[in-house]
This record gives sequence, C-alpha cells and structure tokens, in this order.
Amino acid sequence: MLEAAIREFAEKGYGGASTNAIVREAGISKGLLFHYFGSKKDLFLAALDRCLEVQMDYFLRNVKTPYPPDVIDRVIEWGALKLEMVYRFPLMHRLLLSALLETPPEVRPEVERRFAVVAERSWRLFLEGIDLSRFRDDIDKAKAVELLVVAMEGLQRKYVERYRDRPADLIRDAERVFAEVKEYMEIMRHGLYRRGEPMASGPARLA
Amino acid sequence: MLEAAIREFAEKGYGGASTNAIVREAGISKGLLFHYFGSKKDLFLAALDRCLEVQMDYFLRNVKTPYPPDVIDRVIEWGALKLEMVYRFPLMHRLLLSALLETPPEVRPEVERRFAVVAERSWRLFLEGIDLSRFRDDIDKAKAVELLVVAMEGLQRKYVERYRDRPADLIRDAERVFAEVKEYMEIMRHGLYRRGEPMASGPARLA
Amino acid sequence: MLEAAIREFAEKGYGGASTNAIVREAGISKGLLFHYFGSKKDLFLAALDRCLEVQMDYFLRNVKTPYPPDVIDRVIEWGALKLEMVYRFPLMHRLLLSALLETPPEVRPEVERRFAVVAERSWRLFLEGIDLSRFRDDIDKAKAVELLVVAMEGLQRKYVERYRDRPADLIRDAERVFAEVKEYMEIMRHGLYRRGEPMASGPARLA
Amino acid sequence: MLEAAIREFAEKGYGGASTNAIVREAGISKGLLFHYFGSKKDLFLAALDRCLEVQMDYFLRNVKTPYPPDVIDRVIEWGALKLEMVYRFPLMHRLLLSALLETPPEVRPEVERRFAVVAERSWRLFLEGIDLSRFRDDIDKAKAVELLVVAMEGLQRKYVERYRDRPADLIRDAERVFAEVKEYMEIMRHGLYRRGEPMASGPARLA
DNA sequence: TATGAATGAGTTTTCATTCAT
DNA sequence: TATGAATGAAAACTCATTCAT
Repeated sequence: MLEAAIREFAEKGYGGASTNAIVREAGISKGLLFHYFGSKKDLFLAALDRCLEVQMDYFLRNVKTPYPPDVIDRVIEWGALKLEMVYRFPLMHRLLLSALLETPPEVRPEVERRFAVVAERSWRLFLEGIDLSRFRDDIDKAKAVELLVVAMEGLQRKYVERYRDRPADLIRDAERVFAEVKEYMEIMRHGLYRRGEPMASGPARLA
Repeated sequence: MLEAAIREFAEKGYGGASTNAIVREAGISKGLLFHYFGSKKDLFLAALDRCLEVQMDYFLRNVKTPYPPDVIDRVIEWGALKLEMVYRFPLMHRLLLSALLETPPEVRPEVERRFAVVAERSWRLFLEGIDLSRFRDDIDKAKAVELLVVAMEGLQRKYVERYRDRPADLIRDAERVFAEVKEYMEIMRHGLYRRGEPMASGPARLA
Repeated sequence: MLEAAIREFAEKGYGGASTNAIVREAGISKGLLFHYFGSKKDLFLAALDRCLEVQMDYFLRNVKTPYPPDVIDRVIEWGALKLEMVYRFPLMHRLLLSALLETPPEVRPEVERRFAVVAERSWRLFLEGIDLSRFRDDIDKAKAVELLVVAMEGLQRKYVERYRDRPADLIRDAERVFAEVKEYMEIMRHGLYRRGEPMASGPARLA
Repeated sequence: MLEAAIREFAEKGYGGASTNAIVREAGISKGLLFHYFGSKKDLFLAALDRCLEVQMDYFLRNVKTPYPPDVIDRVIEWGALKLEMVYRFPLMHRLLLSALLETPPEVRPEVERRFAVVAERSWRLFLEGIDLSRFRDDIDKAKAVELLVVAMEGLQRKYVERYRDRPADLIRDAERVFAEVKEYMEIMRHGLYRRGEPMASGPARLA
C-alpha cells in the first residue's frame, strides 16, 4: 500500500501523483487510503518516512563493521554502499530527490525537518571514530573531509546519471565502477595525505 | 507570461503545476495561453527552453574572457559564476532541477534532448583551450578534470543547501564563500599538480 | 442556473444540497458552476442574495402606494402581501428559512449580515410615514407596534403551516384568509386604539 | 451518544450531518452506532424523539401547578417557561426547528407524525381547565386565544433572535424580559377583556 | 455488545483544453 | 491576437453502511 504510493510519488512527484492511481495500483478502496492516512499530504509524508527508514536500515545492516577508521577508506566504502542503494531502491531514491526539490509549500517544512534529522544522524555516524591523522598538516581537516564527501557524492551522481536508462548495466559493471571510484579517491588521497605513510588501508586499520 | 509559467513549474513541478494558476498569475486569458502554446507540455518545454537560454546567455555575457587557461582557475571561476546564477535565477534553477527528475514519460524525451545539447555545448566550452599540462604525470588527466568538476559541483550544492532559506545572506557572504571555494580548490591543486611549479594562476597563464 | 440552486438548497438545506444535483437540474457542466461561483458556499450566498432581492423587488412592485398611514391598516396589507409571497415563491421562502437556522458555521456570518441589512431596510420602510396617533395614550407605542407585527407574523406562520401540504388551497381560500386576518387585527385594533375614533382606514388615510 | 447526534443534527441539519462526525464526537465506533440505530434516518428519529421527550418532561416538571386558569396568565407563564427551555436546551431547540423544515422526503412523514402528536397533546394541555370567561362578549373566543398564543410565540422568537449570539445575557436579563413579556400581554389583556373586571390573576383564579 | 477495517458511490473542487466571438 | 464561457474527466476527499472478529 505504501509501496504503491512510493512508486507513484517517485514517478510523478508530489503534485503530479494521483491518489486514484495509488489505490488502483494497491488494489484497495479510496476510502481505506484516507481512512489510514487522512490526506494526500500525510500519505506522502508516510511514504517519505518509509523511504528514509528503509534506506537507513539497509545501510546499517550492510555497512561493514567495524567501520574503516581511515577517512578515505570510509568514504570509498560508504560511497559504494550508497551507490548500491540507489540501484537497490531506485523508486525510493527518486522519491527522496523529488521530495527535496519540488514539494509544495504546504509540505515543505515537514519534509525539511525529516531530512535534517536524517542528515544530522548520518553525519554523526560518519564521523564516529574516524581517523583524520594522516591529512597533511597544512590542510584544514574539516575542509578536507568535506571535499572528500562532496567529491564522492558527485561521483555517485555521475554514475547515476550515466546509468540512468540502463540500471542493469551498473550491476554488471559494478566492479569496474568500484575500481574507478577507488582510483578517483586515491588521487584525492595522494593530494591530502602526508608523504611516506602507508597508503593502503589494511595496516592503518590495525594501527 | 512565460515568467508566470516558469514560477509555477518551478514551485510545483510539471504534474503539480496548474495552467489555471499560470493564467491567473500572468493576468491573461485561458484561451491565449493555449493559442500560443497549444498544450501544457509545449508550454513547459517553452519555459524550459527559456531557462536554458537565459542561463546560457547570462553565463556567456558574464564569464571573464579570455577564459583562464589553467583548469583549476577555470573551475573556480566558472563554478563561482554558476553559483551566482543559482541565486540570480532561483526559479529557473529549480525548474531545471525538477525537469531533470520528475518529468512524466510524455515529456521526458524532449527534455533530455535539450539537456544533452546544452551539456555537450557546456562541456566543449569548458575544455576549449584548457591547460592540463600541470597535472602530475602519474595522474589520469581526464579523471582529474572530472574530479575537479565533480567537487566544484558538490561545493555549489553545499552552499545552495546552506543558504536555501536565506538567499540574501549568500550575497552578503559572497566574498567569503568565494574565498572558501578557492581554498577547497587549492587543496585539490596541491594534490593534483606537480610540485615546484608556480601555484598562482597569473604567471601560469603567461607561461 | 441559480434557480436550480435555489430549489436544491431549499429542499435539502445547505449541508444536504448537492452541487451534482444542481448541475444536473440546471443542465450545465460541473466546471461551469464553479467557474461562476467558485465554491458551494459562494453559490449558496448568491442564491440567498437572489432570494432576498427577488422578494424585496416583488414587495416593492406590488405594495399599494401610498402606503396606508394607519399602522394597523399597514400591518394588514403588508402582512397579506407577505403571505402571498410565501406562496408565490415557496422555494425562496424555504431557502430563507433554512438559511436562518441551519447554516454551518463557515457560512453563518455572511448569511447573518445579509439578513441584518434586509431586516433593517424593511423596518425603516415599515415605519416610513406611519401614523401611530390613534393608539391609546396609556400604551407604549413602540411595544404596541411590535405586538402588531409579531402577531401578524405569527398569523402568517399559522396559515403557512395550515396550508403547507396543499398550497393551491390557500389561493382558493385567499379571500377568506384575508378576511380572517383582518378580523384578528380588528380585535387588536379594538384593544390598542382610543375609543370613539373612526375605525375605518379610509378617512384616516386622507387625514 | 444521542447527545453527540443531537448536536450534529442541530448544527448541520439532517443532510449536512455526518455519522462520522457523530461517532468521533461520541467516542464510539462506527459499528456500534449502526448496531444500535440501523441507519442515519433511524438515528435522526431517535434523536428527535429524545428532544421531544426531554422538552415535554422538562415542561411538565417545571410548569407551575395548578395551571393558571386565566388564559392570559397561562400564556404568560407557559410562554416564559418555553422561552427558558430554548436556552436550557439550545441544541434540541435547533434540532426541532430544523426537523420541521429541512427534512428530506424519506424522513418527512415520520417527523410530521411525531410533531403532530406532540402538538395535539400540548394544545389539549393548554386548554385544560382554562378560563375564557373574561373575554369581551363581542369577541370570537377561539380567535382571541389564537391571537394570544401567536403573539406570545412571536415574542419568544423576538427574544431568541435578539439574544442569539449571547445566550448568557438572556439569563442575566431574564427578569426584565419576563416583565416586558407581561407588559405586552397586559396590553393584549386590556383589549381582549371586559372592562371593570379585576385584572390581576389571583382573585380571578378563585372566581 | 463492541470494534474498526473496508467499501464504493458520493461529495466538492480543479484540471487541461476547446470554441464561438 | 485575445477573450472567457463552457466542458467533462479527473482530482482529493467524505459518505453511510457492512462485516468479520
């Protein structure tokens, strides 16, 4: 039932989505939908909540623990996992994107609150026990981290874009993409880390 | 008239937008709108075209010429200009974003064609006469460029996000933001460029 | 079009009325109704306005001029005319009644404003050039007038009630009813006026 | 439970009332309501019955006995009591009014039967042991009685109207209103009764 | 007794679009 | 060019009522 709503909202956006289409797809009656959710707006927020929750759950269940302490290792690993999630939950991903930018004013504040909560939580998780010690001393560490994250997100977007119309291929090319992402990140590492230190994450992790 | 359409599409997305609201806002008659544009779809495409055109025009008129040959200088300058454009044409920016991800199937292909054209043109422009010679030799230059662009886009997104609800402040903070962006990019430069070469762009341009 | 609305509102009350039924009856499209009136509420107010206006018009066109100066003559004549109007515009009469007592809170204030305006106007008209000189001196004239009006309204209600289900008969019995009403009012006159003065209105009118 | 129904029917009329709103207000389940009452129609009739019964009960418990034999005394006393009831049971009063004039055809006959029964009973009660002997001989006694009743009802309506939006004030002004009503009725008495007879009701009762 | 999920026809309202003027 | 009345399908939402538990 929420599933049908998610599909519809993801495909048409909030304004374009039709509760009629949702009930048709879900095979339930008009009345029931509104009995449960009260209004289109609340239905949308419920769908949004489900997406955020499912994504977070999947992430927590599938992220390798203990998290890689090295910041770049962590960015690589988590970035790859998030990219995977885009393809595992494509509709949810679209819903989240569309929720961010084309929500009508009446829904906007509630949407933003939810995103803020999740963002805050994600960021705290990302920083948990992270090792920033290998950054060069002449670098602003906060900025360096942000640069890494921002670059990784950009790469994700690039791949999402590239494989938009043939998501199956991304799975086929998964390894190559992962290798590429690593390559990009190694370039970053080269620039951000001190020389002469071990580049591989293995030993670092034990340190 | 198109202005009203752009506002409506930007705020509500394609599906959520209402031609009624557009004519009300534009102060014209229902008939006239359809006389001009024939259908909601065509109106949307016209609005989209206007956005792309206005953005491109603004960019071409405001970009410093000759373009900085150094790739990082160019990324910085063009990135700053594009960030400025987000705030100069916020509705257009929203329309473009929303066009990318929540267009219904009937409009999708035409939207994509337009974006492809513009993207191709932008990319060619960006690469025109660019100087990639200072990248370290052990670096894949294409990847390095992509990393730069991707990071810059990410930074733009970060600032857009940060100033979403108080766009006026972005203007006030413009210089500080620009300085910050430069800082991020200098970090990148440090990693990607060969040592011992002049970092400032001025002399490099003459070189 | 308003006619159909008046019939529906009169028969079902505001809440029970259906705009569907109205458009069906009026032979127009759903959209047109809302194009003209915007909402059920506004449609109702338009219907109400029409009723008040039609009633007032009819009254002004059919009331004998110059108005009988003697207050009881005037009460009789105007009362008879108003009773006639109930049967000439039965639906409008019902709408007015129902508007007075079962309007939902959202419409209530606007309804009351309209009634207040009409009531004030009617009352001013009624008092215009009226002759209260023949009331006994020991009587509060304002109270006496009110008593007359109130009694006349009560009689109207009585006849409306009595002929509710066979309005045609009221027309047949019109003269008898009129005679009866006069009889009641003569009883009142007997009690309220000074003795020994001419009872007939004829001479008084000339005085 | 009936209470909630009475409130809803009183405020919205039969057609406008919602069983949903009733169960919400009453804090019971949908099923239970229909288990008890079977249908909206039957629920309405039950609510109506309750109103009539409560009103009649209250009247019988609060009317002074023995009833004043003098017709005008009785009209005054009963009229005052009925006016009081309007303010003691405002919702019930509204329901009764609205039941009289905007009941849909399916409910109409049953409503009318109930009102007829109560009206007949009330009228019989009113006439029970009444003393009409002091009317002037040249007056149709039946008409005189009706005039009295009708005038009293009209006065009630006047006060209801006047205090509609501030029912509390009516209670505050109760005595003054009662005195006013008496004044009106004394005017009537003056006109309808024979001269030179005692006006006070006390002795008359013994006569 | 009592629940509340479930229904589907009903509601009011808005939609994109047409067309005579 | 320009209007705005007109349409009817579809929108969001509510209705009275049922029924398995």
